[in-house]
Amino acid sequence: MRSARSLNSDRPVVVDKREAILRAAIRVFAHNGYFNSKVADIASAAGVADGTVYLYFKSKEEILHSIFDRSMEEAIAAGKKQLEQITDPREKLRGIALLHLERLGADRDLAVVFQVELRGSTKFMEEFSAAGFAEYLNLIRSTFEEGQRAGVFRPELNAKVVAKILFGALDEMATNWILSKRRYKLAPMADQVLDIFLNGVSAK
Amino acid sequence: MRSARSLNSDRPVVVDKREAILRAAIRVFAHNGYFNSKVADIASAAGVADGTVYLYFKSKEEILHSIFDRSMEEAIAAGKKQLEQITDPREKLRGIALLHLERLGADRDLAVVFQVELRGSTKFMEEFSAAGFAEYLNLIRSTFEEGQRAGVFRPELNAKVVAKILFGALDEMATNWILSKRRYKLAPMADQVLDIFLNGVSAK
DNA sequence: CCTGACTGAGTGGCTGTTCATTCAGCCGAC
DNA sequence: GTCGGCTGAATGAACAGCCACTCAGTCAGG
Repeated sequence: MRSARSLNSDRPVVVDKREAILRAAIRVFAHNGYFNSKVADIASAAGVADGTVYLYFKSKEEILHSIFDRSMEEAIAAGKKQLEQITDPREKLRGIALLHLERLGADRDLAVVFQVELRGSTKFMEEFSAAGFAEYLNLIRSTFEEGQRAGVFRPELNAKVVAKILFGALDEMATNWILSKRRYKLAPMADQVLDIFLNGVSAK
Repeated sequence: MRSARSLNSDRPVVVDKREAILRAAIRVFAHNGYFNSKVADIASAAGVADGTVYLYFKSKEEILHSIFDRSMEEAIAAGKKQLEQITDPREKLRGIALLHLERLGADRDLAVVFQVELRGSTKFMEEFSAAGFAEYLNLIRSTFEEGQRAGVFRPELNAKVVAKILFGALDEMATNWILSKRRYKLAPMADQVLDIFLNGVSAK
C-alpha cells in the first residue's frame, strides 16, 4: 500500500524504494566491504528483487557513488549553514570539527563506508576526491585564512597544509573509532583535537 | 641464479622469485587496485607463470598480507633503531615523522598500497590494524609519554589521542601526496606538521 | 634417469546484469 | 458498477563473462 503517488512527475518516484536500497547498501557495504557485497545481498536486505535494484541504479558502482554524493552534499550544506552563525574563526573550526565527528558518530555503518570502503581504490579516491573531499578541505582552508587575516592565526603558516592536518587528525579519530572494539562517543574527541590544533596554530 | 637457501624452513623459499612476485604485486595493486588486479597480471608482471605464484603464496590475499607485514616490520625496526640515537623527545617525534614520510615518499607504488589498497575493507583493516598499526601508534604514544615525564609536553593531554592526531596528520599528508597531480617532495611536509604539532603539545 | 621447480591451459564457482513474465491498479466503455 | 484491456513496476531465473586456483605435463640440472 501507500507507495507515494505518481503526482505528475516524469519519474517513477517511489522514493521509498530508492531510499530502502541506499540504506540497505550502506549496511551491506559496511559489513562485507564493497567488493565482497553482492547486488543480491543488497536487494534482499532492501526487501526487493535483484532486478529492482537496476530500476533505480545503473550499476553497483552507481550505488556507492550515490551514497557518497548524497551524504557529502548534506554534510557540506550543514557545514556552510552552521558557519554563518559563527564569527570567531576559531569557533568556526571547532564547529566544523564537531559537526564532522557528530555526523560520522551518528551512523556507524555510514562511517564505515566513508572511512573504509570509499578509500578502497585509487580510482574511486580520485573521482571522489575531486568532487567532495576537495571542497571540504577548501572549507577548512578558507576559514583558516579568514582567521589569518583577522590576526588570530599565525600568518606564516601554509593554510593548505594546515587544513590537511586538521582534516587528517579528525579522519584518524573517525577511523580509529570504527575499528575500536571499545564503544565510546566520537564527537567529544573534537575538543581534544581542537585544543592541540588551535594551540599550535594560534598567533602569539 | 642464486636462489638463496632453504634455510631450514618448511617453505620453498627461493627468495629471488618470491621477491619478484612481491614487487610485481605492489606495482599491479597500486595501478589497478587489489580487487581489480588479476593474479595473472601479477604473474606476468613478475615474469613467471600463473601457477608459480601459488608455489610462493597460498592465495592472492596472502600476497597483500606479505607486502604489509614485511614493510611494516622494516619500518618499525628502522624507527626503533633511529630512536636510540636521539634523546630529546621532541626530536624523536620529528625523527619518526620524517622517517614515516621519507619511506612512503621513496616508493610511490608502495605508498599507494599502504594508503589506499590496505584500507579497502574492514576485514583487512581489523587484521592489519591489530598487528602493525597498533604497534606503530604505540611507538608514537610512548615517545610522547616519555616527553610528558620529562616535562617537555603538556601533562594533561591524553597520549593516546595525541598519537592519533600526529599519525592522522602524517597519514593525510601521504594520502594527499598520492592523489595529487602535482609532484612535490613528501618528506619536507614533516617539518610543517611538526611545527604546528609541537607548538600545540609543548608545555608552557 | 630422477627430481622438483616451473608452466599455462583448463575448470568450477561465482555474481553483475538482463529480460520474459507476472500482476496490481487504473480507466474508459458499456 | 463492473468488465476487460492496458500500463509499467516488480520479479527472479537464467546468462555470460570473469578469474582464482589446480594439476598434468615439461624440462633443466645433477
